[in-house]
Amino acid sequence: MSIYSSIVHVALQTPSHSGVGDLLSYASEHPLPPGTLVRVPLGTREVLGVVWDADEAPGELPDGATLRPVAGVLDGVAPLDLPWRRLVAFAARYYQRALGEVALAALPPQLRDLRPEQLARRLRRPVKGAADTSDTIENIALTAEQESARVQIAAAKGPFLLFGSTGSGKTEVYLRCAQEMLEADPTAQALVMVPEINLTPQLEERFVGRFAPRFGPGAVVSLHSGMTNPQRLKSWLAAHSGSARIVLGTRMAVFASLPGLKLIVVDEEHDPSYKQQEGARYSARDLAIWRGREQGAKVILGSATPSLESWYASRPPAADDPEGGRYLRLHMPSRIGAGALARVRRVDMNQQPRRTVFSAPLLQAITERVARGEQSMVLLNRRGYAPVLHCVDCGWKSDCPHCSAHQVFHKTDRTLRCHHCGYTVRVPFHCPTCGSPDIHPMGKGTEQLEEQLGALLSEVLRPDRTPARIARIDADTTKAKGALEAQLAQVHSGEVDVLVGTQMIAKGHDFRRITLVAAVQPDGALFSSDFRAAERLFALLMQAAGRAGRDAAYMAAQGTQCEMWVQSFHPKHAVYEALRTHDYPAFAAQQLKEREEAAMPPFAYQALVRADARTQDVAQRFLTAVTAAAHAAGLPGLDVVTLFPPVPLTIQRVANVERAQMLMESSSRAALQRFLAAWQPVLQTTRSQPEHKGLIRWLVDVDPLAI
DNA sequence: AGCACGCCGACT
DNA sequence: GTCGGCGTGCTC
Repeated sequence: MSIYSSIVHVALQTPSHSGVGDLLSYASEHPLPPGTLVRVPLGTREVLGVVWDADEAPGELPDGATLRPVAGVLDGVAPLDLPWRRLVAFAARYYQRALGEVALAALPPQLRDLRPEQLARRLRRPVKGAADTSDTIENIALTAEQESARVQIAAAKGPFLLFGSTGSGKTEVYLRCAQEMLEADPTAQALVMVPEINLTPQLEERFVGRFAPRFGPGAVVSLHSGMTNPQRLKSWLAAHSGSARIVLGTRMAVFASLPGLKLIVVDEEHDPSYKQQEGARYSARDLAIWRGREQGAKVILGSATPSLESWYASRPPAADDPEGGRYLRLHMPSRIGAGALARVRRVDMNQQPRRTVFSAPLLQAITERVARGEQSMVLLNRRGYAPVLHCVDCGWKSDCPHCSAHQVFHKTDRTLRCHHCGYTVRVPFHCPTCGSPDIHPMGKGTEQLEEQLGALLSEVLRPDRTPARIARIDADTTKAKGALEAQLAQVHSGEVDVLVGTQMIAKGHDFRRITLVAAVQPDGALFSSDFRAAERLFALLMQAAGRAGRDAAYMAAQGTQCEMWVQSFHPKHAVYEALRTHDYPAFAAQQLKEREEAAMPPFAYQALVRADARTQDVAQRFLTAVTAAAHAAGLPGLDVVTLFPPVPLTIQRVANVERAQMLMESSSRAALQRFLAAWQPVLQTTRSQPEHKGLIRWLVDVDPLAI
């Protein structure tokens, strides 16, 4: 008689489509409740696993095999609760990944390496938190709009789309809703997500300042990939044990274990970084909606330029649509303590001399602001000096040898760098093909804008008679840890007159003295093959415009009006028209009409299968084969799912890997899901056939952001 | 995916 | 004679 009386089915980080079942079975001395963290032997290794619901999918044991025993139980950590396991199971199913892969990716990485004794030691360590004495215990009075939003959120079930202009005080609404929720129930927890790590410190400061005095120093924790592993483990444990009342984080935080979850906030919900782009390609915003519904937590999505999906889902009932959308839309149009919305100035670049970078009126406007001691911000979504180097004599271009993309010219360190694979060479003095010295940069990047602006403003003086100062912020200048903070501080202190940068400066930062924002070359996105390009451009420009005139008192004292400049060859384009009137609803209505006519999201659901191989032919043949196999097998859902032929990706080759993809589209999300689920094993068996030997990998992207 | 085992080339 | 190249196959 064995001492192993129980069998447990355990989720492990088994490769996504390796043929190994989702759950592996082990013998255990005692029955272990679902959600228990265990260490189990796997081959020669010992790995972390989560005991899963026995009835979900009992692991099938090959004939004659015997069960190996569980190696250890992490009994210092309470089992993960059913809502968490259901969330993970749903995400795995919906995004077509292995259960164990999603489960283990949702846990802090350090949990994987710690042996039970080490973890026990970690748990015994006293939790120390600096006693924060910022005494902002008084509630700030809400405006009528904020109060109305607060009341509706308290009264209705949601989900809510908080549609508020930049500066309308959305954060204060989040704070107040969280506060009420947490005060009413001592075990309640709130999850607040932001798109980027860069934005968490300022938000954290605000939440800590507000909640540490009320709920104690350990009440607010952060969860994002910029943290060290021990920090992440600590925050995760605090959330899991319920000692943390508020979790602030990026998309990964949607998987945090929060037994008392009562409120989820997704700030800037339209932001593309909520969609994970590797591994399980989940949308943290969409999972937040699902989790809120399942776990009985209210969900607030906030944005000044909502995604068309959320906008459509929050449409109010109408005569021909008595139901309306599933979300409740709350509108906060006014800016608080901020000046009027930026006046939008469009420069028709067709009227400017060829190759103009800064049109005369824009330069004039910037010059005047420098002279008055005001700040300007110039946006260009392309880092480096020039996107490509070009030989006048033979036509050579600085193409990356490993990718179907140009190497970007970086003047600062005299390199040509591929932004896709990282391949870097020194800038040649002569054309590598014909030897001509006549090689020139083509197009503009932020480095070049900085340089040109320096030359153009060299004679311009600030009010204190010192020369104008220009700074650049992009991924290149902020690589070092703390560099971004240091650079932002320079802007805030007024040391900088003109700030040049990529979209990273358009997001969230509260620059008090910027009165002019300019997009010098935004047209690229207008005629992109990506159907969401216009939506993204509009959001970016609106967000950028929102950076200007944040401080009404300052604006009044200066007696100036803030401006958003757009230089365009298509100044009458619908995107710029809507921007001019700050009319997101009009823009959304126009876009939704187009989407409906073309049967695109949110009126249709999409998924992609991508195949990577050494040659494009192998990649495409795989996709053709799985399409044929799907039709041959008559898979369920196929009658309402359209499969499009394989095509190369826009950037066809990256790091010598050829990439192809095919699109699936359906008016029924359920049918698309049914089809994908049935297709998964077909993809797997096809891949293992000898004629598809050259295939490196395949992956499914459900609800892709770009096609 | 790891991590074994396994069977062929240039080194102490 | 060994270190190590990555091809094939398994993990309850």
